[in-house]
Amino acid sequence: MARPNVSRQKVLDAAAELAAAKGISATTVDEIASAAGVAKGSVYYNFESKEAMYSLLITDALERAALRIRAALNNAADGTAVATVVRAFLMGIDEHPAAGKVVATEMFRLDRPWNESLAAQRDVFFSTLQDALVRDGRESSVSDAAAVFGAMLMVGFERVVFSPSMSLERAVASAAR
Amino acid sequence: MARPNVSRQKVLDAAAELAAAKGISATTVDEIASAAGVAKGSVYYNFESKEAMYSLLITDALERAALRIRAALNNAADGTAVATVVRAFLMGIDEHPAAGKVVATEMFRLDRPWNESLAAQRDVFFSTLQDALVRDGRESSVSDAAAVFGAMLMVGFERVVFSPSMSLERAVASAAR
DNA sequence: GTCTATAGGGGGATAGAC
DNA sequence: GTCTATCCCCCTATAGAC
Repeated sequence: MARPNVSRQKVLDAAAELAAAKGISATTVDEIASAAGVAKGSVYYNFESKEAMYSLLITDALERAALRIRAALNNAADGTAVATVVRAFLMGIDEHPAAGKVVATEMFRLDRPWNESLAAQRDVFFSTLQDALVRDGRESSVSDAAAVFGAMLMVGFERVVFSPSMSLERAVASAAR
Repeated sequence: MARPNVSRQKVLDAAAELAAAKGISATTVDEIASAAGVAKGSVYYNFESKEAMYSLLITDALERAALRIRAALNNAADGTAVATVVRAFLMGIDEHPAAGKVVATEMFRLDRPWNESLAAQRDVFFSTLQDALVRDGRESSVSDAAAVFGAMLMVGFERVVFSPSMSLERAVASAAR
């Protein structure tokens, strides 16, 4: 990307922000265009369809999160694997909370166009968490991985949406325990 | 309710099931009517609007969950308050998983008609959890309550959607720890 | 109470000038 | 690349027969 398309990025940001507040289906392309400060035609110049746009948003967010977590885990000291994963995840939410919210709300849905890649990423997340639990010598069944995943998701949003004064380390401590 | 309206209940069930899979906005009244086996006119005979119907669904589900949890907590033995809350919550999801999924996905949204009552119920849940944490002699900051809430939500859905063989007590143990 | 038919509006998407 | 104008479908909601 030598010269990144600025309109395209403005559209993606507006789309993420709106969908985080109202959901994807309730967000219209007119709203996205207006919030991004471009005409609707420009949205369709940059993206094939609304659906393709949100598919991209979701898979990109998941991929970035997975990369970030894997990198952090490689350098984790003994006994801190889970905390390291949680910290990396929370930092990702800090960086792009809207995208995180969109992904989180789509997480439970089954009948969606982008569901396949989402389910695959969900599995990656869970097995990464199970690995981390094993490395820390903790219980590591599916339900334990699910518990940590849910905890870090909810703590992350509580922090971003309702309690911005909560420190990162306080959040990590609560979610990783 | 001497003679409960059967059509009305069929409509509500279908509406919950469809919205759990696709989200509320993506679910059409035509689909709801068809899945319930009634005409669209009958949907509007029983409910003022689609929005009113889902508002009812959500507030009812939250109220039932709150009642169930408060009752369970009253009878909890020392040191088992958190596990008791989690167990009551998971049993509620077992009973009506679709309604639980609808509520969970709406939990993060800010721009929705039913948001006010949802936010109020969210606060009730959090303070109930904080009480339980205190009673068990555990850390009880907002982030700790959020962690337990997220854990029980995610474990509940993991169990209902992907791992039905997971026992209730295994789920409770993972989410309450 | 339940149906069919239809009104009315808003949504995604495209065409074509600049 | 960005805009305006427009198409056309589908969605919510209503009217009115039975």
